[in-house]
Amino acid sequence: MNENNIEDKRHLRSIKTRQKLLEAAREVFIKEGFHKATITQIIKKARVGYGTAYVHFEGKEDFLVVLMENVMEKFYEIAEAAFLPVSVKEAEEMIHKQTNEFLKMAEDEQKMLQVFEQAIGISPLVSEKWKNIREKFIQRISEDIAYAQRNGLARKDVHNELVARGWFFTNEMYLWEIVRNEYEHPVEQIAKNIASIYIKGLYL
Amino acid sequence: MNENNIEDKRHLRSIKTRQKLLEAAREVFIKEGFHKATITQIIKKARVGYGTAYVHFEGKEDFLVVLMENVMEKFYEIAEAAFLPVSVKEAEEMIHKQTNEFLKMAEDEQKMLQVFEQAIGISPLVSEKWKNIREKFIQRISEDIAYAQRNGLARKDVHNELVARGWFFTNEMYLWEIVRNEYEHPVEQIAKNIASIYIKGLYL
DNA sequence: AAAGAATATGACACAGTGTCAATAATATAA
DNA sequence: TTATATTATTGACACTGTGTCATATTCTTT
Repeated sequence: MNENNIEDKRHLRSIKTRQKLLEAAREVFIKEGFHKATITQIIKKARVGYGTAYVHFEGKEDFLVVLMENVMEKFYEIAEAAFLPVSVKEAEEMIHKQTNEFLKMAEDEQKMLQVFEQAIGISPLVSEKWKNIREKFIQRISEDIAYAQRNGLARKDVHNELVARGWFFTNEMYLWEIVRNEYEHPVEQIAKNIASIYIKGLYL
Repeated sequence: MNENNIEDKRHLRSIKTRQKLLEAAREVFIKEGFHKATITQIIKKARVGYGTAYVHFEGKEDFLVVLMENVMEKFYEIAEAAFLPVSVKEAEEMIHKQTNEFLKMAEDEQKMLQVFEQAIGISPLVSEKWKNIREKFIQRISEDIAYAQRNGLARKDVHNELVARGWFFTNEMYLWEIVRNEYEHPVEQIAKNIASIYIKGLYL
């Protein structure tokens, strides 16, 4: 038979095992948090042998990195949304919408993001992942600001990248607050307030 | 002799041991980072027995919490600075100054803050400590905004606490960037840009 | 100097990690 | 079908780190 046959029973079993492990890892991470979660808990839940975990993944970190790929995709989608307003009013709407979507994500993916936040402090690998997301957003926002500046919509006396960074940081920290359940205000209201300051501060 | 005698040799020795442990812990944390640092490394550097560490501290977390007290103090000082401007211009100066001081702290205490950042993800105790600092700042900024709103210096159509939080978040994240050496711009320039947006966005 | 109190110590039990030689399951060739 | 090769799984093992506790040491008091 051909080498990459999907019919290959061995290969199929391997894929299933991997899947079982991933699902178990997800549950254990969410229940225990990244730091307290152990390989033993994961393999027991997946009903496989200890060594098997290390056949499919390099360690605890690797489990999480793979699990996050999914969530990462969603972030990238938001970051990549087109942004070419022709008026301040339009810019306002777009910014408000993007902020809203970004913060909604915190609610949707709360559990996994909780785990992710913990892991950022511990694992350089995970930390790098998050940095990628952040830089993607910041780069995107920087470009948007530069565009608005060129078109006479925004102030030109500020450094676009520095402002973009600052603006994203506000968004990011609110994201973590929501993830931690440390906020008392609806996402909608948060978005409205922070976007309002940003827009009046930057746009003409 | 009286019970709290400073002359008591035992008590003196105990204090010295504790001090040796703290200094050793500081060095080990800075060299290895919080996660990689071990009690064994600390007691070897301090030249005391293993169990001694547990006589004076409850564990790795406790070492760091005590070491941070010092740094925390400095943050509180900045947060507590009086802020009662009579004009927008004056507000501008004050905000700019406070931002600058806050970010300078990142440079001054970079090493310990690096350790602290790691530990925040791992230890609830340390995390709580940082949350205290954050809330102190936010409360203070909220009051400042409310004051400015009452005196007709700032917009009244925004929620003071939500804005304060957002503004502090920008500052905080820049602090961490500086701590991680991930910034290319001088502190002064960062402060100028972010404060500029904030002021134009909020003040009249 | 002997009893008593405070401090320091390291061996021990326990928990988790990552590796690897052995075993089981499946595929291919004879 | 049987023998052989390939791939996947497994858990015992060596290691590293933690926190505890009975014992030893050092100092104080009587």
